[in-house]
Amino acid sequence: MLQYYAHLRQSSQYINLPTAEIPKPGDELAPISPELARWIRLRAQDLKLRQSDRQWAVDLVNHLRESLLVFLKNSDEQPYFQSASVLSSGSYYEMVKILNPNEFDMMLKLQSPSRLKMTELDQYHGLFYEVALSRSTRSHIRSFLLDDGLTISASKIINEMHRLVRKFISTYRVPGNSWRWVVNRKRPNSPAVTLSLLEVDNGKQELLSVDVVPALEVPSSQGWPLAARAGPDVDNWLGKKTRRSLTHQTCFFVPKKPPGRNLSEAAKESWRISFSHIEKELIKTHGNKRTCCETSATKCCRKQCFKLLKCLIEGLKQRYPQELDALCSYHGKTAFLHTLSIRAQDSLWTPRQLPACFMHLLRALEGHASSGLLPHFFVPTSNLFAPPTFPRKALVFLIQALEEQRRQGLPLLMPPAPAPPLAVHSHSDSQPQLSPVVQQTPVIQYPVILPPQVVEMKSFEQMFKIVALVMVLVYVCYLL
DNA sequence: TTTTTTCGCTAAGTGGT
DNA sequence: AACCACTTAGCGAAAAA
Repeated sequence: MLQYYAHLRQSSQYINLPTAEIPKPGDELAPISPELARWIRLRAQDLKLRQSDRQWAVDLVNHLRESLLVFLKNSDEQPYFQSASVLSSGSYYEMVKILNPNEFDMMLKLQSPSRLKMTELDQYHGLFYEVALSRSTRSHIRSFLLDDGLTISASKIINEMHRLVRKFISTYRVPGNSWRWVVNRKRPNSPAVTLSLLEVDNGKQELLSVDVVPALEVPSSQGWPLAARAGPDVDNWLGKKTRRSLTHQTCFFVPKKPPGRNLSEAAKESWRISFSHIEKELIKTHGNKRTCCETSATKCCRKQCFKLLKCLIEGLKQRYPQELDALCSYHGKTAFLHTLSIRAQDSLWTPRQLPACFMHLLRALEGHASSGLLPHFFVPTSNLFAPPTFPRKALVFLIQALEEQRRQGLPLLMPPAPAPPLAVHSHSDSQPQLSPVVQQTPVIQYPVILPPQVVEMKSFEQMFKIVALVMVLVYVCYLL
């Protein structure tokens, strides 16, 4: 870690140096216009989930989860998955999901019968591993081993997971029978089996999606791999004691190949290390003092800043889908965690300072992009902005896009316009006027998931179908 | 002993003053 | 705008089967 930051310090473009983090009151507030600050506050308010949407989504997702667990437990043909349990992860369960509760993540914990031999794949700096049992076993995991009887096959696990979920879904019925889950086509580099919730009759629009990711749990007797021992750098932020309690927890491996073609034999069966459960805990216990966010007097704006950054990243990805294909929410999360660990004091994150804090976070991401250095928070030797994962071209584009956003008053952060018909009606009172700068800029259309009954009433597609049907009928009558 | 149910705590959204 | 009481969801620990 130390030598890592020494490296970063040499880069003059890298603005977010630890040494530059001595708080200077007022320093950050200066460049933000009151109008932009107002906008940022309003947008942060807007991003939170509505309880009515949550209620509907959570019932469906929880029912799905419980039913899947029961199915796996009773699935005699695949005993290895019988003991699996769920660890909810991802932004919904970190309480940083924005706009709509429409994406859920669950890790399906799979236990390892013995200690694991974790071999770093060359060239990937501790993010991707070959994972093998340290001794042969009679456990049910043995149907997922390669010919050597030790190495655990990532592709066998993900394929079986996919098969099991498909089998489960073939008999599963959503309570109420108005919707159905479909299993998405397997994506070659994804560790997840993705389920989409569709309406039964008008099955085009995805209402919810759930990612199920098998996750191999490293036995707790075994520490983290060497590359992860250097991170996470939270001593100044959360204290040495908390760091110890974090690093004593287990870590996981998810079946994911490194990017690119012509992979070596080992890389084809490789696993990526995962700290989703620790990330969740970090975001939950984000305060420098234990009292952070306990009362209204000690509230902070850290999560709000992160939500705003997520919103901007999603906006950028929608505006420039090809150019920023490599960009993902994990880049935002990583930049956020680094910023929290450097800018540790609770007093720097009071709700009053929300606009300034968000701009600081945005500058931090810009800094990481400019320097081309975004170390994985737990595996600092792995740079998330390094090619081939993040091509040079995309990085240059990102730097320009971020700078442009900041100069133009964050047009992509602002609510989409024109808003969908219903949203205009229900929000017209609270919707702020667009600033001139924003109006000039092409504004993206966010996918808006409306509650099901609203979709039924308002589905243009359905109306379109009806109109088409009527036209066909008229034509038939004319022929007769 | 093991599994299931209940309980208490926390975070966050809601609506009223 | 700020505060308050109230509700819901998630989660781990305690209690019960």
